[in-house]
Amino acid sequence: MYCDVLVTRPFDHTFTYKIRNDQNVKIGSVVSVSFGKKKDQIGIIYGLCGNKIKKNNSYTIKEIDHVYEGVFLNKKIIKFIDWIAYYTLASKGLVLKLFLVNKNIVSFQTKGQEESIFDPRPVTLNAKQQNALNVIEKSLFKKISPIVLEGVTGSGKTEVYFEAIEKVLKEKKQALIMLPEISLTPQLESRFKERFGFAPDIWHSKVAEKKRKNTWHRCYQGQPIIVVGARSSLFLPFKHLGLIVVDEEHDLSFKQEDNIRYQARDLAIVRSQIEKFLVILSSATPSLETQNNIQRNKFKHVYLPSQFSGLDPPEIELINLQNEKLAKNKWISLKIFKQINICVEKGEQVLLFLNRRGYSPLSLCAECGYRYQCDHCSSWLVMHRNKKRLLCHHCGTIYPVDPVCPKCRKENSLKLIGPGVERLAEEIKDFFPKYNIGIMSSDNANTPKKIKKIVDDFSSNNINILVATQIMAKGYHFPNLSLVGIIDADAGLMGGDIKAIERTYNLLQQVSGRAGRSKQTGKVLIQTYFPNQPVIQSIKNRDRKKFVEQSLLEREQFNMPPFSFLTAIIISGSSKARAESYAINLAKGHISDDKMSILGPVEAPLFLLRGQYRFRLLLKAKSRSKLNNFTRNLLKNCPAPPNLRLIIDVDPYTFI
DNA sequence: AGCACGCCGACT
DNA sequence: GTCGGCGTGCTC
Repeated sequence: MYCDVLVTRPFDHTFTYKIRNDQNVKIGSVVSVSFGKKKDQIGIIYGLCGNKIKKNNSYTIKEIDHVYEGVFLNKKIIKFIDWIAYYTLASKGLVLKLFLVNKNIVSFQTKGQEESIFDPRPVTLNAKQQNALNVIEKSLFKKISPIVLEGVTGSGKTEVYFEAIEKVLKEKKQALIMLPEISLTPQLESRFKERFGFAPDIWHSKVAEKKRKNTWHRCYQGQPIIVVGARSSLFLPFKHLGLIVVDEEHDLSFKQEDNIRYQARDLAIVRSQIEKFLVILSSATPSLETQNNIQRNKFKHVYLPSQFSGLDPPEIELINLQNEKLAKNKWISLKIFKQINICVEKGEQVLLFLNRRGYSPLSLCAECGYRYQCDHCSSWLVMHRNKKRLLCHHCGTIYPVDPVCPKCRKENSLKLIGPGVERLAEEIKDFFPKYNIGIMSSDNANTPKKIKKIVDDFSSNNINILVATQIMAKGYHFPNLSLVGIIDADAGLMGGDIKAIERTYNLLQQVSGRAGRSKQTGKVLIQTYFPNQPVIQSIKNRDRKKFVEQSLLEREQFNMPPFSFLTAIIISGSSKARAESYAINLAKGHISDDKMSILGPVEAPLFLLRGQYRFRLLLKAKSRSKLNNFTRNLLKNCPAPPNLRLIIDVDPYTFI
C-alpha cells in the first residue's frame, strides 16, 4: 500500500511512501518518515494511492517509519491548510508546519482528561451590552458572517464577549481569543480568571514547551478549553471550536511579516467559514477593510457607546509648529512646557509621546558631513546614549561610539540630529529637575517584568513625566494621567505605504485616549506642521466616521484595496546585479493582460538589508483568484535561481 | 527548510 | 597541515 505524504518542508507536492502491513493510517494521519538526510521528518498522509503506482527509476520509495497513533488532522483542517496555501502562495508543506509546529509537540502523550473548575461569577450587563450580546447569541454555532463589536476602551467589550464565551463553555465547546501582542496576555488572563474562576490556556512562542504540548493536545482532544493567544494560536488543532474573538481587530500585528506572510484575522474568518462557527472582531477603531465589509453587509456590526464616567472627554488642542517656533535643538513648544508645569504642580501626571527610540535618529560628522550608516543595511545608525552606542534599527548591529570620524579622522566632531525619546527626556529634565522623568520604549521595556515595573511606577506616581514610544499605547491604564503631549504628529504620515495614514490615526487616537481616564478631565496637545491635514483634523474633532468615509473614498478613487488586490514580490540577494536582472526578467516575462498591472521593479526603500540587495515588484488586479493564478504562472515561467530569495507578500501592508 | 558536501581562506 | 566560512544541490 502506497500513500502521498505532505512533509513540513517548502514543497507544494507530496512524496510517495510505502505503508507497512502493521501500520494503520488514514488521510490526515500524522507520520514520521526519513526524508533526504533527515531521519524523523514529520508530515501527514495527504492521499492514499492503493497497491500500484507508476514505476519511477529516479528514486526509491521508502517506508513510513512511524504513525502517531490517534493524532490526525481532520478534513476541515486539511481544507484550511489548502486554502491558506492557495491564498498566500506559500507551499502547502510550510503551511502544514504552522499546524504541526514540531516533533516534540506532536509526539507528546497526555495523561487523561483535565477538567477545569468552572466557577463563573455572575455579571450584570447594561442595556447596550445586553443588546450586543443578544445579537451575538443569535449567531453562535452557525456558519454566519463575523460580528464587529465596536466600542472605545472602557465601553465593556470584554464583558460582552466573556458572556459569549460562557455560552460556548456551557455547550462544552472550545473558544479562542486572539490578541495582537503577547504583552497583552497577562492582563486578559487575570480578567478571565476573575470572571470564570479558572485560567485560560496561553499560547504564544514564549510559553514553555511543556505547557504548549499540553494545550495542543487538549485542543486536539476536543476538551472544553479557552485559549488566549497570539497569531499562531489560529493553527491549533481545535476539535470543537465554537468561537474566535479577534481582539483589537485593527491591529497591524495580526499581519505576520516574516516567514510565511499571512493576516491572522482574515484567516480566522476563513477557518470560521469552513468549521461553521462565529468570529467576533472587537475594536475601538475597526480597520478600513472591516468598515468596508460592514458597509457592504458582509459583516454584522454592534456598537457600544462609552459608559458615563462623569468626566468630559479630554480637550484636544493643535499646536501649529509653523507659528510656534521651536528653539534650536529643542522639540517641545512653550505651550506644552506651560501645561506640563501646571499639571505637575497639581501633582498630576504627564505623558509625552514620540514614536522614535534612542537619543537621535541621525549622526553625522560636523567637519566632513559623513553620515553614520549601517554596514549591512541602507539605514542611518541611531544614537542610544543611555547604552553609549550606535544601533541599526533594522538588523540590530551594535556599533561603538568612536570619538574619531571614520572618514576625515577629526576628533569629537559627532553631531546628533533630531530627537528620540531619550533626548526628549533630557530636554524635560533640564526644566523640571525635581520631578521624576521616565522613559518607555522597546529598549527598556523589553520583557513583561520590565513593562510591569514601568507601568506600576507610573500608576503609583513614582514617575511624574513619562516619555514613551508606541509601546505604551496598548491597553495600559494610568489613572492619574491628565496631560498627553504628542511631539510629532506628522511623523507617521511620511512613510507613504498603504497603511501609514490609518496607522497614524489609530496611534494618535489611542495615545490621546490615555488622558483623563478616571479622576480629572484630561488635556491633549498635538504638535504638527500641518494642522489642516485631514487626519489631524479628524483627530482634533474626534470624527472617526468622517475619516473612515474619506479614506475609503480615496481608496476607491485610486483603485486601492479593499477595492482592488495587491501582491508584492520582494527579490533579494547578495549580488545586486543578479537580483536586479532577475527582477527585470520577471516583470517583462508575462503575457500582457489589461486586467493585471505590474509595477516595478524598483529598489526597495530599504535597498540593502542584512547584506541583501532588495528589489520590489507590485502586482495589482481586480480579482484575487486572477491575481494569484497570474502570480503562479509568472513564477513558473521564470523561476528564481537558487542564489536569490523571493518573498511573496499577498495583501502587503508595508512597502519596505 | 534542513542537511551535507565541497571548495576556499586563515589559523594553532 | 585542518578548522570553518557559506554557496550549491537534493529531498519519495
